[in-house]
Amino acid sequence: MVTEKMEQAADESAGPGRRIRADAQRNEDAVLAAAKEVFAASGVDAPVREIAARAGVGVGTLYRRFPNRSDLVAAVFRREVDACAAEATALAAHHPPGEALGLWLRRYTRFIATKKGLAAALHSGDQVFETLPAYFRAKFEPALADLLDAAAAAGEIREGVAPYDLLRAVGNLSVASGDDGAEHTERMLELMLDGLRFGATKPQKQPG
Amino acid sequence: MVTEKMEQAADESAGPGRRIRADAQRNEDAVLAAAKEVFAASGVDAPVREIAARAGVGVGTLYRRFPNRSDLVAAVFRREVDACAAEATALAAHHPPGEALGLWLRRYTRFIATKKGLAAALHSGDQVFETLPAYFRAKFEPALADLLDAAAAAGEIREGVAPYDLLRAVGNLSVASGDDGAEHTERMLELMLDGLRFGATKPQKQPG
DNA sequence: CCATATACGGAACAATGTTCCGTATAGCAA
DNA sequence: TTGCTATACGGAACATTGTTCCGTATATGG
Repeated sequence: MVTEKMEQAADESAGPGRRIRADAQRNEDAVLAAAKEVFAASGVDAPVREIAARAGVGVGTLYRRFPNRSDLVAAVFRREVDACAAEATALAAHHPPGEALGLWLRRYTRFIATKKGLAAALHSGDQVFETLPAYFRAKFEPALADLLDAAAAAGEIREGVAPYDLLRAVGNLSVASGDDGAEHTERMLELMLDGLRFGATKPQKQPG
Repeated sequence: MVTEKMEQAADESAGPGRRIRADAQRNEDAVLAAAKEVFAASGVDAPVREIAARAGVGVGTLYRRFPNRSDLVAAVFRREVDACAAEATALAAHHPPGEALGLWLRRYTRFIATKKGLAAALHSGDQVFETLPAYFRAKFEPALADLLDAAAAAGEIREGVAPYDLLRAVGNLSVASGDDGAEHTERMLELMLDGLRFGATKPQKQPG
């Protein structure tokens, strides 16, 4: 149908196919990487200036790509969701089903741990955030469903576990563990995994 | 035990019994009243300056009594909770049990309607807000329990309704109704009241 | 190598929470 | 009533943060 150049657009809604300048692309990546780190360290309320400084750009550059700070927060969130969801298939390809499930859930708790302050932002009423929960679910639910199905088919865990329930439960586990709660989260996650193994069709070693 | 003047303190933790100056008390009341109005109109994120202006005082005066804006938000909240809870007993004294229940729940929806933005603030991590949910429950649950018990004892509603469940349910009804949703809330509340009446020991007129 | 569309940096602006301090006054005693 | 002083007042000033602007720099196509 459409004939001419649509090569790199993919994001700019109305522009012709003009390719983005190389330095601009580098800066966008640097900003996203810096924001990811700063958000993880200080929560999503961290000042824009701090992110720009860490990325080595001026605030003007940052605002050129992300017209509001909420756009930046949302972009980082989506990018991290994508990365985490993508790891599900990668893990499934390189590990036995039960192990892949455990590894991914641990990865998922690390994802949640970097979301300090995001829960509050979600309820802030900002339009930009409205779509994030749906995005979260759309990416994670199928990813986890595949892992669960594979593990259940291999007889390593019980059948009939609802992916979204598990996402919420493990997410709450991670959030409930406070600052240095990484170990606590780990223990609770192990508990939950043992729970999944209980009722598996293939007999398991006793945990502990 | 303690012998001397404790008359008016009640709030200042370490001070001797020095009575608060009359103008200071007036200003505190004015600030609380102004804040209540402004919060109801613009949400709890309204600027401190706006509240001070409406109260007819300088920001310095406001900050003398409320060292942070969160202190002010919390104080207004508690004061409104107290007022709304107190109305439960007042209504119970002047109306038949079932009617008192309905009137109070309507009053309660109006209370909830003035809490725009508070839900987000609760999750902000501010220490001052941590105690508010417990305060809310401690005041409202017994108040509603009395109304429910009386109405059930009179056979006007069913038995066994959990007060806190109802508080949450009606609260969610009110929040879910958007800006001009007063009428919508009203209708949904009527529905819920009819639900309570269903299964009453004393036969009721059919709603409608 | 030039022309120019594109992008950059960071000063400047605006909004807002909070602090400071010179001035005013309520409450008390003589 | 008058005077004294602890208390309180008002609002300018400061600090932080989101956002805009614009003069300068540079990537890129010809």
